[in-house]
Amino acid sequence: MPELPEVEVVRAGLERHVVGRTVERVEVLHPRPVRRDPGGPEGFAAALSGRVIEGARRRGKYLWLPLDGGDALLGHLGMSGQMLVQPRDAAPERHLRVRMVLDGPRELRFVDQRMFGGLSMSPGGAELPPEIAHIARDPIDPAFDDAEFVARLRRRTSGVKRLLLDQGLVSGVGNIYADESLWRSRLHGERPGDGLTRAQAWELLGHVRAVMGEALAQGGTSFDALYVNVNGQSGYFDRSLDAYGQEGRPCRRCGTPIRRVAFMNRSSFFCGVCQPVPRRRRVRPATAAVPD
DNA sequence: CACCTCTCCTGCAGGC
DNA sequence: TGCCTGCAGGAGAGGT
Repeated sequence: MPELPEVEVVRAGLERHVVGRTVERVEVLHPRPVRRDPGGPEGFAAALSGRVIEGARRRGKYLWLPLDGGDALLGHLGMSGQMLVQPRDAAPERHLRVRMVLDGPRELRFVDQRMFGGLSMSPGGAELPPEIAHIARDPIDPAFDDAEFVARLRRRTSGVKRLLLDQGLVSGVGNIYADESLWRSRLHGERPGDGLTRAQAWELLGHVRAVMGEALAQGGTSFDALYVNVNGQSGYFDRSLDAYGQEGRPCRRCGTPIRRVAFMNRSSFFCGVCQPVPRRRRVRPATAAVPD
């Protein structure tokens, strides 16, 4: 379950270990991870073979490798995806889905148990794949526009947790970091965006950024190995979480047991005292039409 | 557009 | 022991 810090660690590893290499041959072992490729498994393999990898970039939880000729290899790790740089003769992993044999002794492997993730060729996508042009920048990105985010958040009527998970508004925030940021901000996730004060929205952004930064600082130290790995063990499971997964445990601020509720086919964890459930939005009285 | 729900996929935990 | 159900969850598809 890589969140943004883990994806950034993978990006950095790819930058170090595969940039400058040529993809000599591609083997697609399961069609699902390349389902988004317009050419299907065969087209994907053919289009990628022979290309030189010129970089390793990221937008939110998407990764892409710009290739010679202006195209890109676009990837998403989904829930359980890994990018591994392995010796060619290393034993295949249980959930190995795509092998990309590089010049030199190694190959890039896409391993994914649940196959929510995937790879695809993005024609003309070297600078920014058009498939992900709608994904917002993340709060760690130096070009992230804080004031714009706050303004947009405060115009939306959805609950603020739903908004944090909207990758078009801000990227890189998953269920875990959303719950942690809201706990730190003492905000309930159902509070509508347009019900937040300016100060609350700014504080929330600060906490989102802090949670990500802490995880990034932790995860970034343990991936200096030859192969790049994301297995869910890194980063946030070592951190002590204040809300996510803490059902029944006392809130670290007030001691009240953390609650868990169903939300968007998953769960939300929060402190019912520090993060009170919002009252139902006041029904605005109909404004009388004023004749000109 | 904004908003919301459904869906994809596998492995594991828990109940009986 | 083994079957069944529920759960984890990013983000696209599609409805209103």
